[in-house]
Amino acid sequence: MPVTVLLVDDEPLVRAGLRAVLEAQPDIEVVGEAADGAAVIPLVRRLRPDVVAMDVRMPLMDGIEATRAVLRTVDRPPKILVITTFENDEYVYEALRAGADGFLLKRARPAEIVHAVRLVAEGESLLFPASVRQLAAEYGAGDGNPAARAALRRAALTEREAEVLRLMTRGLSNAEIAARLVVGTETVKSHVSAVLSKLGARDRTQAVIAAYESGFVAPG
Amino acid sequence: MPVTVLLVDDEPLVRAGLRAVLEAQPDIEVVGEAADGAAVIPLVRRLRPDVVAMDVRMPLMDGIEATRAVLRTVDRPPKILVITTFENDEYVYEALRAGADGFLLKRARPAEIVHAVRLVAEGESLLFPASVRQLAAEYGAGDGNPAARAALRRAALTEREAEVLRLMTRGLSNAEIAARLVVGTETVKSHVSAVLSKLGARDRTQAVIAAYESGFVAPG
DNA sequence: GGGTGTCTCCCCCGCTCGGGGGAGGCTCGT
DNA sequence: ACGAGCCTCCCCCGAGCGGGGGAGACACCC
Repeated sequence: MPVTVLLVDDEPLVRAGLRAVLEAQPDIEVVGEAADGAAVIPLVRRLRPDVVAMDVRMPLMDGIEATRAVLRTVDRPPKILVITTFENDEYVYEALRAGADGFLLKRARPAEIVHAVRLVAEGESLLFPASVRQLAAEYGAGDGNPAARAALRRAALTEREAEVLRLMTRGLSNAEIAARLVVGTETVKSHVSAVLSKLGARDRTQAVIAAYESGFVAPG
Repeated sequence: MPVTVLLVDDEPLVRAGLRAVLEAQPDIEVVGEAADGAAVIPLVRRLRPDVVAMDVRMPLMDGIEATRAVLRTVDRPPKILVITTFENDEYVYEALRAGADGFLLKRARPAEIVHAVRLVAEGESLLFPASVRQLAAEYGAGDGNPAARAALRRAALTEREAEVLRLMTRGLSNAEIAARLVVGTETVKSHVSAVLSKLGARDRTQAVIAAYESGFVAPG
């Protein structure tokens, strides 16, 4: 049976584009559309889509609120794929925190869009999109050069968080990181939580994967 | 017949601890102790232990030198298990390059210590730090090509374990892996435990790190 | 036939992890 | 002086994770 998708975006053009791209696939079926997050709940209840592709920025109810609402009120909720125009949109991270399963850039190529829908439908999370890559690339070797430090300041992760992430990628537990940094485990937990949240990772394993996938750390 | 072990550490306390832990096992016997690497060679010649548990940092001759010396001058040399306080101690990698068969953290739990001794005694390597690289390089892209499959057969990981590790590197939880493979979570736990054991990893995060570091999976 | 290895599933148990809160002190820029 | 951001530490709590056992079914090889 095909993957069923509900489109939620205030721009009809975007909806049409998504529909065209997705309907071109034999195994994907667009079963409905909505122009605002406020209309999502009843539609989800009625259509029971596998995936909801939802814009973050919408007039009445934004994608974050809508995501929370769906996950809170619907049992066996659909997978939620957040659509956004800009990478590093702070809304994206909020949406992921709210329980979204992945996000999608409007300017992504059709093949990537299709891929994203299939992935979340299968239950995998799209946590490590291209944006993380660019973001984390700024950290570079990130040892002591001033440019990297400056980048750290304006980027998502704080210096401390980046340091904690680095230790996570070396396989250290929270207690070990605490000992290494000479702080309490509670402090480490705070930083780890911040890292997970900012990377859209569910646990430290996914964060480490993101670190490798983004170039934050490199094998070898 | 029991596994015979020679302890080499400059701290008597550590030796006592190791002895206590290991002697508690019916199949492990501590046959001697030394306080420095310089004393190892004659002891190995006389006692012919199966395993030498050796500290890296010692006053006169460190564990690396001692490892090289033993492997160079003794025929049918014992397995060498490097003991260290810190992970990512550069000495550890050097020791493994020098020919050590595994490494052991001083803060490891007794069960882990026992496990490590048994593993190296059986000829298996505790691979997590460095040498996974060579082993797992054989898996390559490892999709369907016959050579990779053949490698899987003779290598440490079974096909199922390799598949589970692959899913672990995609950030899936045990429950998600179980759903994907259409088996019970208990089954997945068994495979995950086997993977952790074979890779010498303490948790799934370290296993994923090993997978990246070894080339089992590649970023991007 | 018997052994070996793999895959499957089960029990119990303890611990780490991560989320949910909150809070105080610090530096910095305005 | 004030707020913003960061680092630090604290509480409670549930869930997932990992260890240590064991066990049955099956295929393969000697």
